[in-house]
Amino acid sequence: MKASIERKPLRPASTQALVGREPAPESEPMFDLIELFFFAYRDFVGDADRLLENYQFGRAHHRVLHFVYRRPGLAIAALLDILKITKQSLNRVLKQLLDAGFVEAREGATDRRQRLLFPTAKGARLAQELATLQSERFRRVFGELPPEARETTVDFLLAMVNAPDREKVRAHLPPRRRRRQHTEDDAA
Amino acid sequence: MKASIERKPLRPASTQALVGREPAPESEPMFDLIELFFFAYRDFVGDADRLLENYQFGRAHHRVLHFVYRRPGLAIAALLDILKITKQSLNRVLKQLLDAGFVEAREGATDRRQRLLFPTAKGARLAQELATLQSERFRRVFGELPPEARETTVDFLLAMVNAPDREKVRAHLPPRRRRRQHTEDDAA
DNA sequence: ACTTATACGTCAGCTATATTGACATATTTC
DNA sequence: GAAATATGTCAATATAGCTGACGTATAAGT
Repeated sequence: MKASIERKPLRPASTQALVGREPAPESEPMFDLIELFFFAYRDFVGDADRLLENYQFGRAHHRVLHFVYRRPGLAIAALLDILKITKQSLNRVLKQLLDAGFVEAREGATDRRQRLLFPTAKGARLAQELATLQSERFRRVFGELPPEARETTVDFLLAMVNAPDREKVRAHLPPRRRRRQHTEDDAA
Repeated sequence: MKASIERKPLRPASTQALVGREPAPESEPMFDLIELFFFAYRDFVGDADRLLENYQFGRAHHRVLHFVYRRPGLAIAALLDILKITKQSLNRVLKQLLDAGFVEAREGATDRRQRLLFPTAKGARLAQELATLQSERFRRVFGELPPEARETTVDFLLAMVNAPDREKVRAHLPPRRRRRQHTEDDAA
């Protein structure tokens, strides 16, 4: 044994915190939401992770395949912008997906420098399988919650996205059934 | 240029998808939610990431510090169970937090094998700063949504957590104000 | 008291995902 | 023709995780 993690000085110690917890004003950090978001996301991606193992793929592959499936004909630059990673990072993962025949690249019709990405039949199948698996969790969840919950959740998640990307994301959402809501602009 | 990513065979290609999109039955994958969850979480953790850079810490440090702050007196095994990582993975990160004086370990009072973790004053400050930053995003979001949205969101996120952990997580939530809701059991 | 189980730490080596920086090549645009 | 753009690639590095094996202190079971 050596450095910092050791059994030596250590005051006897009680279970009491070093930091007291106050009654909590309204501007307090929202620890509950922070933790819930962490746990929820951890378990959400965990579903897919297990399935991906059968293909020797990781989360990075999943993300690429997902967006290629959802936005067929996506160019590299657009994909990089979505994933917010560098092209070098993308390259390894994309190459594996291409080699394994889950994605294919075609020369851009108007701009021949571009390499447009499409899922193959095999890739589409896996993308669907993954999405179905993750959707099962959503379906269970919304089955347990009141019917408005789904719409509220979409609103919540969308609002969580940074403004610059929000509209791009909204554009890929399914059209929304105009519903009676809380909005004041109903009168307009 | 070499392997898979090349400019050679490639049929001319149109922008059209290989995979058709059907009118969508009710059992369709919920792509909208899947993507929204991804984007929302990506931007949510991005806030903290930027702050962490000033300390030469990463997300892993953030998670450890957060849970040590929230559950002062946490034992190693309990922390591992929360994070779902191995002790070897935790070790490097925890050692750095101990060495840098953000967390301290004390010998367990009843079981002296245990090493109970506490935030130092400095660690508590950083944990609060990070939580405050992330809470600002939540506060903006719920400011834009109807008042019930927060409660619905908590319900949604909690339901997303795997059942085995759900109760443990709920136990750390602030007590909930009994509110008039949609529930049918009101009559009871 | 002896044995076994538990809680933790550590060494070594490995993988996946990401980064920065520099440079190459094809194609489009000005 | 020159410059900008879209992409690929090489090399080095960082972070966060993993498995496997082993060590040590303490607690619990018999």
